[in-house]
Amino acid sequence: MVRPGGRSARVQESVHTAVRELASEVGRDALTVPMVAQRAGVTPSTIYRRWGDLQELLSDVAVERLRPDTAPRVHGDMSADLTAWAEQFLDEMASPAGRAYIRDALLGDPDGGNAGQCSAYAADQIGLVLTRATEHGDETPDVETVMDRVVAPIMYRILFRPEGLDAAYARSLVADVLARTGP
Amino acid sequence: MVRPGGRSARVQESVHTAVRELASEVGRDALTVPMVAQRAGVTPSTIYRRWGDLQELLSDVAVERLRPDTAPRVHGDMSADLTAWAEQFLDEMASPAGRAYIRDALLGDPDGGNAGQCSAYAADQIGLVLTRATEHGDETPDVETVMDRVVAPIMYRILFRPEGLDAAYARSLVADVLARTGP
DNA sequence: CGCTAGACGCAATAATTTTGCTTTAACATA
DNA sequence: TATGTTAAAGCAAAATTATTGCGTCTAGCG
Repeated sequence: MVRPGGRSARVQESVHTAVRELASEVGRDALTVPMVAQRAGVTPSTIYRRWGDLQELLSDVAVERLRPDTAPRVHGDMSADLTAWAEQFLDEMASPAGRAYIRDALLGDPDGGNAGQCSAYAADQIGLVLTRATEHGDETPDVETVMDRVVAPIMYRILFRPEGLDAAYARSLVADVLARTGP
Repeated sequence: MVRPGGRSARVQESVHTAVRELASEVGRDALTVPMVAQRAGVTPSTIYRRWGDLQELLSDVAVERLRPDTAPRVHGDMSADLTAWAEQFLDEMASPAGRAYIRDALLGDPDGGNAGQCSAYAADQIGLVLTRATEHGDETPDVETVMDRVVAPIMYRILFRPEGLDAAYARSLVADVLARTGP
C-alpha cells in the first residue's frame, strides 16, 4: 500500500532535499548514494530499496524541478503569449542545469513515467495558452501540433545538437506554427 | 598519441563484441563491467580507464548500432522516398531495441558527441533523399526543416511519450512538411 | 486499543570501482 | 632489422558501493 503521509513522506522529503543540496555543493556528478543517505540522515539501504539506484532517485528529483511553478504569463495576444512561453521554455531547458535535469529525468526511468510527466507539464502549459486564446475567439492550432512543431524541435536540439540554440529559434518555430496557409 | 590500429583496436573490438553478445544473452540491464571484461578477455581496469564507466561504453556501442547501414531506398518521387525513409526510421527507432540504443547513446555522453553523431546520421540520410529530388528538378524543403518537422517529433515522442507511435504518424509528418502553402 | 503490513535501521556480505605499479606492444627512428 | 619511447593493458591491493537477512518501528485500520 502506498503511504503518502507519515514517515515515508518525511524520508522522501529529506532525501530529495539532500540531493538538491549536495548537487549544488559538490556537483551533480560527484553524488553517491551513501553521501546522500548520510546528509539525509538515512541508511543507504533505505535509498537502494526505495529507489533502486542513484539514477532513479535523480530522475525523481529532476522531474520535480522540471515542474513549472507558474502559469504562462499573459501578454497581448496568442502569438505573444506563445512566443514568450517558448522563449522561456527554451531558456530554462537549454541551460546547463536544465539539460542536466532533462537527462536525469530520461535516464533513471525504466517505464517512461517520469519522461511522460515532463511532457505533460509542457502540454498543460500550452493548453493554458491556447484555451485562453480560444476564449478570446482566436483560432488556434491544437496542443499536439504545438508539441510537434515547437516543443519537440527544441528538446531534440537540446538533446542531440547542443550547438546554437537561442531565443530567435524559439520565435521562428512559433511563427511557423502560427502561420496561416499562404496568400 | 592515438593508436588507431593494433592492440588498442583489438581490445575495443573485443569489448564491443562482448557487450553485444552479453546484451543479447543476459539482457542489457544485467550487464556489468566485470562481466563484459571477462567475456572480452580483458581486465576490468582496462574498461574503466578507457571508457570511465559502463554507460559511456554502452553509449559507444549504441552509436555504432544506430549508424544506418544502407542508403535510403529509391521509390518514385521525393514524397515516396521521404515517406518510406521516415516510416523505416520510426520503425527502427521506436522498437524496444531502438529505444534502448537511443537512451544509451544519450546517456553516457558527457560532451554530447555521440548524440550529435546520431543526429548527423539522420541528417545525412535526409540529405541524400533531398539531393536526389533536387537533381530531378523537384523543389524541396531543406534538411534543417525536415529535421525539425519529422525527425524531432519522432524522437521526442519516443523519448517522452512512449504511447501510440505508428507508421501513420510518420506519414502525416512527412505529408505536412511537404505540403505547399495552401489554396 | 491492539493488529498488521510496509518501510526503515543495522550489520554482515558481496560486488564494484579505483589506484599504484609493472609489463606489453605499437610506432618511430636509425 | 634493431632499438628507444610511450600509450595502453595487466595485475593486485585497497576503497567504495551495492545487496541482503533480520529485527524494529510506525502509519493506517478494524
